[in-house]
Amino acid sequence: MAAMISSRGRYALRVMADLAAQEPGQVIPLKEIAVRQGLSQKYLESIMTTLSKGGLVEGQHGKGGGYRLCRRAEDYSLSEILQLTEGSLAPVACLEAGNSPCAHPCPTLPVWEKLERLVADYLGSVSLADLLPKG
Amino acid sequence: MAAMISSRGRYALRVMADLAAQEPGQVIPLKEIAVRQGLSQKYLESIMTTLSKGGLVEGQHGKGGGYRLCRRAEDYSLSEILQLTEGSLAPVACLEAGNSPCAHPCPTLPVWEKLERLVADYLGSVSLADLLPKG
DNA sequence: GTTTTACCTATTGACATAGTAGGTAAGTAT
DNA sequence: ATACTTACCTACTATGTCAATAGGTAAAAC
Repeated sequence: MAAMISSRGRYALRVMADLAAQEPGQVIPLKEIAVRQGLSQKYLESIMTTLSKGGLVEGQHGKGGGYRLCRRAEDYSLSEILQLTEGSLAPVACLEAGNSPCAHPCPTLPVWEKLERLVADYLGSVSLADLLPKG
Repeated sequence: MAAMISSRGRYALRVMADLAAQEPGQVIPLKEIAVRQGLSQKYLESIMTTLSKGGLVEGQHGKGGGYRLCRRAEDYSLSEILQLTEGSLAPVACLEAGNSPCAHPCPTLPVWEKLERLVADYLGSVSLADLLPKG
């Protein structure tokens, strides 16, 4: 039941896709995105902080301010967006950064490593632009 | 941070692999497995119940009893073991059985569906026998 | 009939998630 | 200058899941 990708990551993707659908370079207030996507603005704020600190979006204060992408939509992979917002895409805890590796001759380790690579490769091959309508 | 595979699933794999390493057909008391694997016997019990009800292992009561596999190790895929013990391998909540699907024109849905297939295919291609030493 | 084992029903503590609440700081418009 | 708008920051809370414990009952062997 522990879904691999939580709401946090899915929301991040939706926000990024929403930004990608706007006029390039234009800043969009979060309020507008929250309404359009039907998500809590307050909760989105914490996600935007992560995206901003991670260098994926750029925030602009004050009236007329908002957020905008830093690159073209094609140049974002879903992998990096999710990795940043989820913290890790490791399929098991023992592969997460900072966690102690499990007992040494672990017969399942190669399976998890391969699975992790598989997922990372796929999500790395899909770009934000692929999420856009008629894209 | 939400690891795809929890301890429950990883333990299940270890128990199954432990059983697969024994003489075929022989019943092994859970206590022995718990000691060998360094896991809590009580916690393993709840996992064994799932495996037993799911028809993956067979329990035998009383002295000299224990658990044994129902098939050859090659005939178990990691996918079915994990699916049973984890409840689901869906990467996102909206793909889990019984959950309401998300808003209809969801641009990310195809990504999750493909990811789910990818994971299921890989874990379906690895058998319990592949986890055994020198196998 | 005692022992050994699987099996069943709670309960608990720790932690993560999703979301809320109420602010401060920065920048724009008037 | 001041008011307003927006990003950004800190803290809190409710809920749920996970991992594990506790204490039993039922079946089978000896």
